[in-house]
Amino acid sequence: MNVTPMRSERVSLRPLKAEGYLGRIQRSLTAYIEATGLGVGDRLPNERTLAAQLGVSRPTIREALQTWQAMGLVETRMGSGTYLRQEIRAGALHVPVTIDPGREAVLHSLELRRAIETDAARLAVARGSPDEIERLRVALETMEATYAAHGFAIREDRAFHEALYMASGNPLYLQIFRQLITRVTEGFNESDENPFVTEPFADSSQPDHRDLYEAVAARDADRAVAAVTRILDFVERELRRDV
Amino acid sequence: MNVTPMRSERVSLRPLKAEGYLGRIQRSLTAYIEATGLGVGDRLPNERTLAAQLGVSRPTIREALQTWQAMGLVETRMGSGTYLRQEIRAGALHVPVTIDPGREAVLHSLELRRAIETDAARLAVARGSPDEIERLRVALETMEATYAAHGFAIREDRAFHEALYMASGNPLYLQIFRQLITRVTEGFNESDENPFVTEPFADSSQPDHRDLYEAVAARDADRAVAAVTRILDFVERELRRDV
DNA sequence: GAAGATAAATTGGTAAGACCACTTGACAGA
DNA sequence: TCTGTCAAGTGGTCTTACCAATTTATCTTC
Repeated sequence: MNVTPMRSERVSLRPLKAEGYLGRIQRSLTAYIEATGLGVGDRLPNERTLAAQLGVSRPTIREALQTWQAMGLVETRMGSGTYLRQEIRAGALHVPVTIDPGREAVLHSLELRRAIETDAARLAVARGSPDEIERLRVALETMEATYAAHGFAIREDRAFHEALYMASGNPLYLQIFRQLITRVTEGFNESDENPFVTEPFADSSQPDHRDLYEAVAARDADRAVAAVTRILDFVERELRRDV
Repeated sequence: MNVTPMRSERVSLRPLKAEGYLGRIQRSLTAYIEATGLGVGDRLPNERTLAAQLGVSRPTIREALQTWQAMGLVETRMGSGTYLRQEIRAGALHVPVTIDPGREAVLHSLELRRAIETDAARLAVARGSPDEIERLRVALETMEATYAAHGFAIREDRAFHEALYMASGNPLYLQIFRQLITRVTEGFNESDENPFVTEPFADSSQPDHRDLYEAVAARDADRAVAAVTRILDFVERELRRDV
């Protein structure tokens, strides 16, 4: 029989995480980055300098930076330096998600995108600020102009969808779109095989994008969701065509 | 003027990723783990052994393991060893997602959970195999039995929802639930402040769980979605009560 | 003989210094 | 003005050593 009082299963002590230097280094680095106002794309001081200033050895610094690199926060380029890839904020939580890449993963990520992007459209309609909707409009017109000029506008299309996610007010959606969906879709065959980066063909979903913007601006949730659905139907057709 | 033909912007060469030792080490380790059949919880050979067998130095091995640790694949315990925390598969893609913890993040993660769990319920209805639905039933009854015996069944509740995600056939949903939502909800205040891990109180959503199972078994999508919605309404009330 | 304290072996954590490979930008030469 | 070369800067790796935490074995003590 178990004589331990039941309550002990409901309230337990959390083990103190025996934080070594790594955690402290990362906090110091975070503070340094926030203090100096380093932004995305900027270069960090070199490893030797960091090691000297923090009073630790270079391997230790390297392990801390290695951790950040694994999280996608920084990017190291040999012979050049270490660069910020994301905004570093104190207390941010970095969670790894594991994916088995392949054709199915691309379709699964599209399923996920449907789920969150339709919800993002609903939320943007419900609580998107005028400022955010204005940014959505700018993104739309930038995309349309680029498409008219060049016949494609991949980057601008992505920016438009990101603007929609931002207008939803849920930063998790933006994170998932940027980190997960994008990477699975376009970056799952990294190394060998085809060395080309091919851009998609003509995009017949341009009118749907405008419709999506107008629906959000008019606070029409159903219309916005319908537009998103049409856009993602197009994306799915494209994917099934060449994957 | 830009004399570069437009086509060059549509097809470009991908930069060869200058893979150093780290990538190769991780591939070798992956192969080793798969060959020896090491599973979750098992201990890896110690760093000195790995370094000697792979013919690299210990700091290099440590950086590779550090990367894996940042991704949550392994856990190192000083003086004890390095242990597997997730199954290591060749070619798996590990994507980090950054979150700003806090009260809002918990609510945002619940929003995300609503989006994917309702979709998961729909998918489970549409394509859940008899075997998967049977596992959902087992999880339900285990949860009900535990709840009747102890008055709470946190772990079993989670297992039930995971069974639903598995039945959806989209492994991404399960990943996001396990890695993202769970961690944000229960583990966002890790170090300081309250050292307690408190378990929630009475769960009035038990009948809704049974309804959810029955709806999935009966292939009734609308009813399943409604049950999920009620369950998550309850979760939201709980969250708003004590967060 | 069993339980607890103590010591030794194992293992991850950190340090210091050196050398190699790659990148970059300045400089000299055409 | 352009091009090729070279040197400085920076990340990548190796070697060796020692420290700290854990685990295990041993020994003492009852």
